Amino acid sequence: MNIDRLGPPLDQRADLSAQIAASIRDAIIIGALIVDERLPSEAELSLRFDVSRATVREALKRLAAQSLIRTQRGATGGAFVNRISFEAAQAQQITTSTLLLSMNDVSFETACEARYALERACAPLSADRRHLHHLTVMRDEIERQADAGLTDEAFCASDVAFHRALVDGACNPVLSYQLAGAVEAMQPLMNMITFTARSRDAIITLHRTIADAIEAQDGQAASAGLTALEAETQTLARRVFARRSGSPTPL
Amino acid sequence: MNIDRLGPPLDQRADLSAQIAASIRDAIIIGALIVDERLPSEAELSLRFDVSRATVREALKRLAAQSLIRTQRGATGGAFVNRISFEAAQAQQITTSTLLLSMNDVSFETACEARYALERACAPLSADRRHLHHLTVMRDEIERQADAGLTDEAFCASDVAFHRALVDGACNPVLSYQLAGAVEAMQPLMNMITFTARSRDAIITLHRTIADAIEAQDGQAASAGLTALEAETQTLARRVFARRSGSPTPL
DNA sequence: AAAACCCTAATTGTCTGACATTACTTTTTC
DNA sequence: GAAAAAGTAATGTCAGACAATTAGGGTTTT
Repeated sequence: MNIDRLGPPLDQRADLSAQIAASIRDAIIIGALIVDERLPSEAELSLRFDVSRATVREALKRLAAQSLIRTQRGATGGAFVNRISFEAAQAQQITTSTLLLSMNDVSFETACEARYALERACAPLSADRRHLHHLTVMRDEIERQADAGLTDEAFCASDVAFHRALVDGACNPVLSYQLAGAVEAMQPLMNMITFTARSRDAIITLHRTIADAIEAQDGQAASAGLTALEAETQTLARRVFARRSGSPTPL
Repeated sequence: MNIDRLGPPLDQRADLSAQIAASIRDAIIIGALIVDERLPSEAELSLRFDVSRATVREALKRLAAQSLIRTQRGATGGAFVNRISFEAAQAQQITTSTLLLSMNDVSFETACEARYALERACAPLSADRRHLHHLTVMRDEIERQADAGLTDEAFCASDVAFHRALVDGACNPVLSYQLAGAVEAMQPLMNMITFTARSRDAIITLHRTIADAIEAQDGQAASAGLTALEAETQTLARRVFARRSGSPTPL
């Protein structure tokens, strides 16, 4: 790797690892370092940047945390530019989205609205293109949700699985990736809700409506089902939160 | 901080920094460490986890790379749990999305479809709630786009600004955050397109249609405009990539 | 009494040198 | 020729040191 491809010289004697990480990150983003290319060894980078190996390592760990590089030990090892997979990107996005919601006092209403708006965007595509296994997953999850012995957490998890199958039915990996954050990040908020047998029934009925619409390739009906489900969820949440603020409730 | 809040003991003598980072990350996610809480000092963490300070530092740098913590020097300094801001989350999401698209041979068609599907999801909300300044930005950007002296890059940048104003009009920060990745990550792909005066005119006309619909609070018309704009963009891209067909087109 | 100054302690940031571990390559041995 | 052994280069970890920064307390000065 050419030294010219590693950005401007480092001026300040502080935050060196951040500067070095930014330098390498930029090189990756602009394409000066291509996928699977091996970076210089830590020893060589420490010479190039004129810092200690410890500092270089801190910079590399920053990049590794963002899945930008991977490292391998051994004689032919080193740090390699990572091809960011949809899976890794999704995992990061879910973590970030979840923390964002939990730390910023985002109302249930706002998050829920965003989620269903985005899902409605997928519905027509999913109705068009869904494969058999998407329908199968949706049906299976509905089946599971009907089990009265399910805990609220398990019910929510199944709900997420149902909706992910709906989104994946659009057969657009970019869409699936973007939606993963919105859908999964809602789960902790949904877990705050106690689902009565009655509200579960309402949700399951709407899930059936949506699955039927997707199977019948009726995107408009699927969207309508999602709208109804959003309304149901919002009502449910309002009731739960109202009850909690009215009387001191144990967790 | 209680040692019990830092996860299971570390077994393997490799990837220690990753394990420690995961341990602390989990503590933050489940809420055992709250925003602005100070982590134990590096020296104390190295005792708790029974590793060297260098290893602890590598773990902390991983967390810092994800904006999960910030550090401060000095007597009362240390590492503090960061409140993830929408801005920081957006920046990360844009970086990840951009790299994801450039590294994974995602077709222009797929990315474009995802983007416009998501934008259509925002259109009805934006039509309902947009404020004056959203409309102003949209109009201003359309004005700018009409300047024939604009480079293709500047035209694309203005296009992004227009669409972000449209999305922000929905007044839902979660939606804005999710969409930022989809819209901005497209920019490098859009930059591969040469915009003739004629194609610019077509785009600007559609932008006007959309802005008019948003101003008139007609969500359906705005959606229709977006659909037309998507078709126009796809046609444009197909033409450009077909002309370049000498070599198999990446992206 | 208030302000300016200095000193100290705590903490992160960096450096150095060493050893352990890993995995590929080369050489040796059978 | 195949298996075993040695060599080698890289990351992973450790220990100890010093520099830089910052808050707080104590002292002196005004």
